[in-house]
Amino acid sequence: MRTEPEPLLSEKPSGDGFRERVLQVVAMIPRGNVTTYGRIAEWLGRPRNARQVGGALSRSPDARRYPCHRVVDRNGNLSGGWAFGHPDIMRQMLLDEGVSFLPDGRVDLAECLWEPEP
DNA sequence: CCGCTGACTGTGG
DNA sequence: CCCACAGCCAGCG
Repeated sequence: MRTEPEPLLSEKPSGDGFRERVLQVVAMIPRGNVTTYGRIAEWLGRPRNARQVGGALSRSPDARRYPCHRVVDRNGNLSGGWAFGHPDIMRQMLLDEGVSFLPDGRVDLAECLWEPEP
């Protein structure tokens, strides 16, 4: 039998490995909680890179292996919803985990926000 | 090397 | 509260 070749698309340490670190943080988000792009960026020491966090989730082929549906914007909106086919999919995944929503459809951050600790 | 894009955010009206 | 604008900066063609 031969060994299965690793997918060429696997994550490469680019530069300081920003994208990789993003996924590492995402992996830490507890079930039933969410965090924001900005918080992840800040925790990585790059408070101005919230947008790049979104880009990392969007482009990394490995993103599918992480609970990236637990990342929302600063107001609790599911800004990445369409990456799951339809925002309802992402919302349902969160509901299944016990994440609470406000009447207006945003995640209840006061209740479910998780903040990484140094 | 250059210009455009975007799963963001803060500010101001 | 909603909207428009302007910084932000890593990827990608």
